Amino acid sequence: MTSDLRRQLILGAAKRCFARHGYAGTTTKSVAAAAAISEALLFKHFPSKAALFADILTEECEADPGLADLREREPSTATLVELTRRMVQHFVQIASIPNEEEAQRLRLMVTSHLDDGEFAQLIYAKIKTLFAPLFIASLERAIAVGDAARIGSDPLNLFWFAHHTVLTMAMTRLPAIPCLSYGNTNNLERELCEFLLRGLGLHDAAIASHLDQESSADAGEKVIAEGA
Amino acid sequence: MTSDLRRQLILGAAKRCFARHGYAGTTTKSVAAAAAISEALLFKHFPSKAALFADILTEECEADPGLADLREREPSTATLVELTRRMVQHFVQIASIPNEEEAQRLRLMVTSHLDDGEFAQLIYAKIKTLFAPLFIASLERAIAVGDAARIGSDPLNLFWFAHHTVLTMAMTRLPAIPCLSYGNTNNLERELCEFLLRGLGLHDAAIASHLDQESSADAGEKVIAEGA
DNA sequence: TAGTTGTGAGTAAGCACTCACCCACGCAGA
DNA sequence: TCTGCGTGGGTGAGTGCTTACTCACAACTA
Repeated sequence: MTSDLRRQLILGAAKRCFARHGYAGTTTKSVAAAAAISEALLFKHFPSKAALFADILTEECEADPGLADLREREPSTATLVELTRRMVQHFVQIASIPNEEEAQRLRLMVTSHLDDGEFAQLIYAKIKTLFAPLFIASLERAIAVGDAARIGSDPLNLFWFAHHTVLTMAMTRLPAIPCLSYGNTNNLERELCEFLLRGLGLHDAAIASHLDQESSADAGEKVIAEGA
Repeated sequence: MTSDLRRQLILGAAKRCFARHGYAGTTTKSVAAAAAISEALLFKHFPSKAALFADILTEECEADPGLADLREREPSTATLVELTRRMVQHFVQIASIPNEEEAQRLRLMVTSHLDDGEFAQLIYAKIKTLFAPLFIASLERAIAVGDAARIGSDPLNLFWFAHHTVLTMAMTRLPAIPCLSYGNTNNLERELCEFLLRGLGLHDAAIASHLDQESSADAGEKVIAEGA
């Protein structure tokens, strides 16, 4: 077993533990057990529990949130709808298909808000640089072509409001017994998209036409992350 | 010092500790210190750390979320707008004015989502019985009088979507250094209200007229809780 | 033989929780 | 009025166990 591979195995096991039980609730013993090694070996690879946790957060920060295909699109109403749809899809999927990796990211993200918020701040900054420009340009474009109403709000705030809605939705579905039941998952996705796009100022006609035409266009594509 | 008063003092101190550091991160020693008593006395009042935590959650569950005045209103567009406005106001205030008590509730609520979600489930159930009926009736009424579009979504889901948006917004402002900056607080309140009401299907004219007329009507009223 | 991967058996500190005991107060009996 | 004593709020100094972390040493490979 090479040192690098072992390190990755430990990081994976630790991520699962920290995401599930939080920093204080996780013991180095349990991480070692999850990685099927001795505690002593764990401390050969990481100088301390805190350093191990910090490394996990750093790795999560640097992870590619994907959606590269989307980022190369031209700003348009269709792009705005697709951005929203993919974000909603991503967060809905965290709970509905067994997406352990993404559930962990969400847990770490939420935990950070209860702590100093540093990790969350970094993730938000990353999402912002990757997606906000295209989102805002698309919204502007939608307004220009008459698909959306011009409203007084800061478009960046609107971007975050949409993100907030789906984040909490996903959060309510983290426990084994979800805190809320929204009914059918397909409906949920659609209802969320419509709610958010209406909130952004899109006209009902534009929403309906774009959601209908795109609803199954690239359903099989991989949606990796909006940052949590 | 009577036993009952001491018990309340311990509960208050413990609530602060648990909200700030989570269950695993809180030590009985630190709770005792926060309550300015010995650990031994703490265990005279509560049989275990777990029981103390359970009592805190029970107490928080039973707390009156207030807004009784609102619950007695007639269903109408105005009521819908006011419900939304007060909810938004409540969550904005958690961060903007030093509202330690409500910040603690939010922390406990969020923590529960990362755990088994039981506490969150109870709070959601309480919010639902208290506010959802009036919310839904008001939305129906708004549609009937032409203030809102009839949309396919389950109105209860819409209710939760609105709640989700402001919950995460408040969450981002829990850390000493907020994870996100939304600019001016007054604008934030207004932007959130408009975003949510548009999302519910209200027409811009109805939103504008109702938000403008009510914007400072009862600004001084106490907004206690939407449950988190 | 030298270096790397790996571990069992520790260590000191910290944890939830307990116990013997202090002290102030109320009150019955001499 | 004093004395003795029960009662309830309160604590210092523990208990055994768990924690993060260490170290001497084994096993394997180059």
